[in-house]
This record gives sequence, structure tokens and C-alpha cells, in this order.
Amino acid sequence: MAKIQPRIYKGTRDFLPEQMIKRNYVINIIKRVFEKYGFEPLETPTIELWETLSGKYGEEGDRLTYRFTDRGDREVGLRYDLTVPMARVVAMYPQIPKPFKRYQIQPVWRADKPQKGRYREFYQCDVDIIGSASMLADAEIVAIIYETLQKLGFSGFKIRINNRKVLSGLTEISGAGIEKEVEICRAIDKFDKIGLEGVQGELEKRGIPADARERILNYLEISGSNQERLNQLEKAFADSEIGLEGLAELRELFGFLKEYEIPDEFLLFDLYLARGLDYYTGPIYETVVEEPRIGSITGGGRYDRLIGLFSGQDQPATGTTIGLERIITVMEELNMFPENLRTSVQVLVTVFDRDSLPYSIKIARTLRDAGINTDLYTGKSKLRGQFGLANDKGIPLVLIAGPDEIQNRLVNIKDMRSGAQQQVDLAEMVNAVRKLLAAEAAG
RNA sequence: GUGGAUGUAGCUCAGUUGGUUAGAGCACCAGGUUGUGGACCUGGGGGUCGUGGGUUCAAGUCCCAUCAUCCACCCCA
Repeated sequence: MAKIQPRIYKGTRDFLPEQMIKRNYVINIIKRVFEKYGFEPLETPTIELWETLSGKYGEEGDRLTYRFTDRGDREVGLRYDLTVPMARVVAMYPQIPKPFKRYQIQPVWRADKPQKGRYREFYQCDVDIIGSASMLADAEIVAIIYETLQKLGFSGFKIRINNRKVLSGLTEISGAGIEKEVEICRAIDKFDKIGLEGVQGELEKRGIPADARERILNYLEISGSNQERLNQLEKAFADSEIGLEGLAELRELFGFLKEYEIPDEFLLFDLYLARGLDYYTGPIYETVVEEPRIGSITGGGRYDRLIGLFSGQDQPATGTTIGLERIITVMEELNMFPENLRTSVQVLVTVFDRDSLPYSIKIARTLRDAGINTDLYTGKSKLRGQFGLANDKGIPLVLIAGPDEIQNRLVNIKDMRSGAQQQVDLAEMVNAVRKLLAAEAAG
């Protein structure tokens, strides 16, 4: 048989056990927070009909969506995010009680060129509230972002918050024409990278007239605390109904966030935040970490008209994506994972020889019945090799039972970290192992 | 999709103006240690120098093409 070169499709990855353990660690923390806030799980198919996906993400999004025809010539695609499939679900099952709080952790696919922290297949963790127009729903989302990142051990991050209506207001009073809003947003969004002068240049390139440019830049330059900037914009937006509406929403949102007692230093009203997706209609949010510079680790906002595309009837909705891949990248770079996260195996039961095998099986069964993650050695190496395996995998405890122990109903427990070894009665084994594991976890 | 850089052992890399048989560290395997890992010592396996073509007496080294990877832009998690 001809050997096939083992290769992997660009932008995709295998997750070996050591990585999976880290990923599960992160996912479990995220899930716990989501459920603590009253969100319930949802999953949707990998493949959707093309009509479900197309036109929801803007022109660029369409281009980056994997698309093909099945054997019956039906146009289908791989999901590009979790929000649109969820909107389809909500429209299909109107009986779901509202407000509907769902979370969803699944891979999505983008036909993008891979880069650092950017893949063609990657996981997203979404939380959304459907059926509430209240800013309280948005506050819940921001609060969940804050708590999730805290629980994961992040300390240096900022949740940037803006409102699409404020950007509409900005466009309106600039006099550039409301149809230029997307162009203006794109230009503004680049501020972080290119600075105010760069934004000026971008606006010019995108055909925004000089007087409109000047007005936009004027407002962008407004400085001060979150409150002060909201106040100043309120005056400037006197002639823009939509702009004022957006500011009022932000005021209410920040008011709620005060009740959640999220420290001010984590929240930033940021006029420069625009976000690319077309479907946002109200508050929008995004989280950035100070280092390493990797782009945003969460992103979301309110999208009150998306569900209407499927049901014919608009349904207020808001939510965020927590970017699992980037979070893991950052946590790895900042060494934020606990030390003893290399394996889920807690004990390796060695096998001395063929005659001692029944005794080893008995030991393993006893430990497993006690709920301890136990590997029983099934290979052909001598003790030396078995210890090597435990060492390579980072298994904390190794149990040894040879002829001497068997005769006296004893077992040897070796703590691989300290190198210390103790001999205990078989009846005491589970307790002794638990004790050592607890000490391990604490240390 | 556009622009730039880089490809030598499983990994990180060295390799002189082109000149014998391409090296190191780590990792791996075996032994020292027939009841015990990590440290140490000894030995060992492993490379069509990304691939294809060209120049040359001679190419890891120079040229062309191609593929792959990385970086930036675009967009985004």
C-alpha cells in the first residue's frame, strides 16, 4: 500500500491530549459562568443552507464563508458564526419562552488566510439574550464578559463599549450622508492602528467630503471620563434623534453596570469602536487585552433586526462571542494555566509481572470505584519503563504491587513530584491516595 | 485577494569566497540499574538539505519555478 503523506488542511489543527486538557479547562470555566447567569445550552448543525448564511455578514463575510453544493445540487455552507444559526433557530421555534438566554460553544469556519491566533476552523463561545430590548440584557452580557475573564485569571483588559446609533448620529451630523455610515465606521475603527491622522486619510480615501471629515474628527477628539464624553456628545447631537437615542442607551447601560459593581477601569466608552458585522443595531462591545497585542478576545452587540430576516417579525436580541482560541493563545503566552494541567490521569497502577496482574487489576478497580482517574498499565515494559511513562505524562502518583506487597495485602504509593514513597494497607489505599492528591492540588 | 520574508534531523538552529563522508543542543532508543521516573555516564538510530529544473569539474551554498510556513494589509475570534 502506498504511503500517504500525513498532512493537515491549512488553518486547521489537531488538539493532542495535553492541549485538549487546557482547552477543556477554559471551556469548563466559561460554561460554569454562563450557566451561573442563567443561560442554557444550544447546538446547531455544522452545515446550513446557503440562503441561511448569505448576506448576513456583509460582502467580506460572504466571501469568507465556505460554500459548496451537495449531491442533490443544494447550495450549502459551513457556519461562519453562531449568531446567525441561533437566529434561524429562534425564528423556527417561536414557542421558545422569551427572553431566551442561550449559550453555544462550537467550531465555526472561515475561508480566511491563517495568521497568528487566527484559523480557518476555530471555536466560538456565544451567549445571547433574545426577546429583551432592555439595556439590562446588554448589562448582563457585559457582566458575563467581565466575570468570565476574571475567572480565567485575566486582569489587564478593557471592555470597549459604543453604540451603532451613536455612529449613525455622528454620520448624520457630519453631513456626509447616511449611506456613508459603513465607510465611516470602517475608517474610525482603525484608529487604534493608524491614529487620528490615519483616520483622516482613510475618510478621504473613502470619499468623505472635507467639511464632513472635519466635523467627524472634531467629535472623535472629545476627551474626558466616560460620563464627560457622553455629556459633551449629547450637546453635539442636539439635531440627531438617532444619535441622542444611542447616547441615552449608553447612559442607561453604564448605569446598570454600576449596579453590577464592575470597576470603572475595565469599562471604556469608546467612540472608535465600530465592529465590522452589518447586523448590529445598538450597543456594541469588544474586549482587548493590553498584552500581547492580538486583537479582540470578545466581540458582540445588539442586533434587533437579524431574527426578523428569518421570521418576518423583528425580535430584540443582544449577545457576545468569547473568542476561545485567542484567549488560549494569550493564556499560554502569559503562562496563565495552572501547573498540574498536563494530564487528567491521577494514578498509574503498574503491573509487576503476569502473576501479579490480578492484584493490580483489583487495585485499579478499587481506585476507579472511588472516582479516581486511574490508568492501569497495559504495555509490555518493565517497572522502569512504566515509571518513565508516568514521568513523561506528568501523572502525579504511581502505585506498585509486587510479590512482597501482594503477600501482605499492601501497596506502595510513590509521589512522583517529591519522590517520596509509602507503603499502606490495601484497605487504606483510597484514603492515602486522596490525601496525596489533595496535597498535590493545593501545592 | 495584495505585498514581504523564510524553508537543513521530531524540535531549535550552525554550516566559511560553491570544494571530501552535512554538524550541535534538546528529544528519541538501548545499556549502566532483572522492584522505581526526573539528574548523571556510555553507546545508538534518525537528514532525497521543502520539491522540480538550471549553472558548474563540483551546489545545503548561486539562478529560475513551484509548494509550504511565517509576517503585514484586508477582514476578524
